[in-house]
Amino acid sequence: MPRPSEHFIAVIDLLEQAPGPLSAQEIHEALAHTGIGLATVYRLVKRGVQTGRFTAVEVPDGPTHYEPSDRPHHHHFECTSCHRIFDVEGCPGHFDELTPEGFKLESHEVFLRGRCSTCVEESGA
Amino acid sequence: MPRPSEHFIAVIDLLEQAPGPLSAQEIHEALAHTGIGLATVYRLVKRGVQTGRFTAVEVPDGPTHYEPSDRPHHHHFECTSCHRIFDVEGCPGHFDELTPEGFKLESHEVFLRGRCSTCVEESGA
DNA sequence: CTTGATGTGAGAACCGATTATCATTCCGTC
DNA sequence: GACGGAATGATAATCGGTTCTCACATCAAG
Repeated sequence: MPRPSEHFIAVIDLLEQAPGPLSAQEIHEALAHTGIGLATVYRLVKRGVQTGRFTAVEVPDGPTHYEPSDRPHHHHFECTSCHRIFDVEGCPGHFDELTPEGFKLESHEVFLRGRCSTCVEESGA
Repeated sequence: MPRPSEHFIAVIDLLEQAPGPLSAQEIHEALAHTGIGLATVYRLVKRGVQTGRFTAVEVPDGPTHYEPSDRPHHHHFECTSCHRIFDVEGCPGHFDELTPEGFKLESHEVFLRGRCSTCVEESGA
């Protein structure tokens, strides 16, 4: 069984390497070989968010995902087949122009949806 | 007590007039004076979605909202204060340019977040 | 080794959203 | 005004996600 803080390091490393934000479930499964419990995963991601190390990504119709906070501004792509979420670089911008009169824009999110490269190939491209 | 299909018409009218998609809870509250039950609201919106009359709008970290299907392409603005959701016209477009190599883009969503005009005024603009 | 503070895994409990159940009400038809 | 099928409201049940509980393991310090 791993030492105390070892779990936390494992979660940090996992999120750093991941191609996009991961849910608690996904983290749990990815680290299953370490014997980490689901409750511990929730404890660690919560701690990570509270200390500013992780950012919580709220996904439409899905559980909260987590990613390292030190990523530059970006958005997300959700595969409709495997339901994994990938980071996408860049941003279309100009959202102020869409904002209705009298409204104050504070932030924005863009969600792309479709097939990731793996699932495109599988389903006979 | 209203006649059978009267409820459905009331929901349709409500969604038509609303400035943005509404949740089942919001519909229930808005039509409280008619005595409609929450279960009936869920039944009617489900029927509306199945028959193509309504579109389900999945909101990050919130319940499903519903809007008439016949609206032109648009996006949404969520007020961080009153949590209501408003339609916003227009679309920044050019999302293919953001899509990673090998990925197949099928759809996109844009969520703006901030203060609606009502809440901007209240909080001493 | 003992102690105490903290971390941990398993599972129970909780929560908001949604669906199922069921007795009742409504409506059109006879 | 009795009958049958569909709609309804209240509430229980369910569901996925998350948090809580608790007995146990771990570690650092004495």
